Amino acid sequence: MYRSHTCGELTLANIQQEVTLSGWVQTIRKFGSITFVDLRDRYGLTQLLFGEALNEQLDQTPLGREFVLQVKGKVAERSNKNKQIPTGEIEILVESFTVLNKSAVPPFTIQDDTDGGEDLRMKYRYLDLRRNAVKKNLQLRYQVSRSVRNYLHDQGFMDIETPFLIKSTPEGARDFIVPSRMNEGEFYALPQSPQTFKQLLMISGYDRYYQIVKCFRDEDLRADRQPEFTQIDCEMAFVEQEDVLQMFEGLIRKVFEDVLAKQYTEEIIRLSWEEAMWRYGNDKPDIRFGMELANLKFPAHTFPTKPAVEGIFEGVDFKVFNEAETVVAIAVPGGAEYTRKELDELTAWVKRPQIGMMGLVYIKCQSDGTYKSSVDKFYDSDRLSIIAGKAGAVAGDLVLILAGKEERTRKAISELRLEMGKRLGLRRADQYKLLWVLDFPLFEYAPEENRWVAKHHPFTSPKPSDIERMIGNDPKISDPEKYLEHPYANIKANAYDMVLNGNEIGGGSIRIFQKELQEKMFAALGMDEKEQQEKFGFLLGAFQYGAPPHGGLAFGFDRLCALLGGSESIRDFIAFPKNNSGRDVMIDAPSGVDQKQLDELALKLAPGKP
RNA sequence: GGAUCGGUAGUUCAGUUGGUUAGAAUGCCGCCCUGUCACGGCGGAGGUCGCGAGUUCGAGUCUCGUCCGGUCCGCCA
Repeated sequence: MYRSHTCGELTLANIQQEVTLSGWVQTIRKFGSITFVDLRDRYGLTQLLFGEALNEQLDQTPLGREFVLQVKGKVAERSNKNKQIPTGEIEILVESFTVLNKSAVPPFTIQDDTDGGEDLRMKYRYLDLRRNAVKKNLQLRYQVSRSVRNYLHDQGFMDIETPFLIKSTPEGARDFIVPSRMNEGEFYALPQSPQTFKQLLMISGYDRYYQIVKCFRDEDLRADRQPEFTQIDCEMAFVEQEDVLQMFEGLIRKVFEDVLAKQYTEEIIRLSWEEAMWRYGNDKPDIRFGMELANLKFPAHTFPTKPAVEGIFEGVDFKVFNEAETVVAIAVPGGAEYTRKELDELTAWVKRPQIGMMGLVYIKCQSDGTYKSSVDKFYDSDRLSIIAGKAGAVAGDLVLILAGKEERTRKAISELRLEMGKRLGLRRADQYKLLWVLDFPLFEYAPEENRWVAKHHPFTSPKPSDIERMIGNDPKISDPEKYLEHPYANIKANAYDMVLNGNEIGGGSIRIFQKELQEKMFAALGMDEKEQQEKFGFLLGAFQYGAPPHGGLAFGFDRLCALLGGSESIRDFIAFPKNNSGRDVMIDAPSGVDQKQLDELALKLAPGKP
């Protein structure tokens, strides 16, 4: 028997008991004839006391950090207690010990405040995983997973596995491909998501399906993106959008309760995509704080339901605003005190290539009711007052205005809003604000190919009221200049995203379940009949045999865990993550393969490649 | 594909205008210490300044190239 107890469970209640513990040496503190050792395992830390009698054995078999140690001894009350840890009131008076395994000196300290950098810790991930900070994250991940499974099980969902070796499909992200030895010259693809399989399960009658499942996308990475990541993938038959929204509001509330021990009782508000873009410039707005956009000028076709703002800039010869497609502002609370230097810094911030603005216009709404602005030689006090008023600024606030092409400017003001929110401490990590974003456009225009691409994916159904427009019109874009006037430009999707604190944590749609509509969709994406049959014949075929109406969604599991854990980085919540270049630096993958393996697969590397 | 920041001791970092023997903290090793828990004290070892070229009397420092890593844009739901 290696242990009678774990290192996290002994307390004053166990005084005088003979116990056996096994674990890793966290620290050694030596005091001449006595030695303290903190022994660590997954469950906690227990202090061991080696008395004088063991000194000779300690000299013969010295201990070091991360040695695997087994001790037998008696639980005793400490004379000096440590209230920081659960076992801090006791220690083990060691009677005998065995070194079960030695350890090399680890390359970084295995402590909460480790001295190791990210890269090194990735290389020795198995050591990093011993640290509390990482362990806590994996425990949280497990809690989320258990909570999700419990909820979905209670709601009658069935966990059904779907294959990883599937068929490469056009549209969406790049596939990872896997050569087939038995089918020379042919390739499997790893799924970007189990999308078509879950739809087929609906057709098969498994009307509530879920899976916590790996997905693979061969795209460039970011801090919060991995080439393989995990989704909570769900699908339901005989549902409308409202049914899906309610089901998964229930799920997220359950997860909050189980994992954070917090009731999320607030209403989960719903914004249309157009409204989100209008008010926040972003389809995944952070609504923990206000600072909503003031749209001073905008192209009418982008926001067909919004009335034009009349006459703000009329009669003044300020080219920047007059020639801009879009002028949009935010009011920064208390910002009137900003110094010239700080405003210059903000200007430099929006001019960075990643933001790409030409400049930044400001209006200080000073406490004495006057205005000070970078454009006050163009606009008099009355004008400035009107602009500040549109932005909702009061005395003491700072109005920041960006102008330029619609898409870029809206994106920039959204970034600026988030940045100012961050600087003012309005994006509190302990505050959670959920919302749904609905009614996304079904299509986006791809100028390089002069065709439509699906904004969500090609299986997303249009809003019922738009089906006729989709069926009844030719998707072909005859004049690329006027793609916005094409009937397809305004078709809305029956799609929804769940957003938490400015992050898309889940998204889905009501699917197309009629063969004709699906064919029309594929055609709109530029697939001829032959290609449709080749790529999606199985799905079109299945639609012929009684496909029920269905829809669903998928949550980004890694990101959800990271947000609930109050972290920016999903890597912290994955046991063995990959770095920015998609490498596993621990096992050093990917790597080359033997010529023999290539031969078996009938593969030949392009000349010049390693 | 692009922008940008970084690479100096096992580790995290500092290193001035180009100047003599490249520092600190921590870790490691040795000695001392009976109540520590970030133990303490004394001593010691530890460096191809990512790599390659160039400028210079002289390069960690300047230039060019290259490799690796971080962050972001494009891309990606």
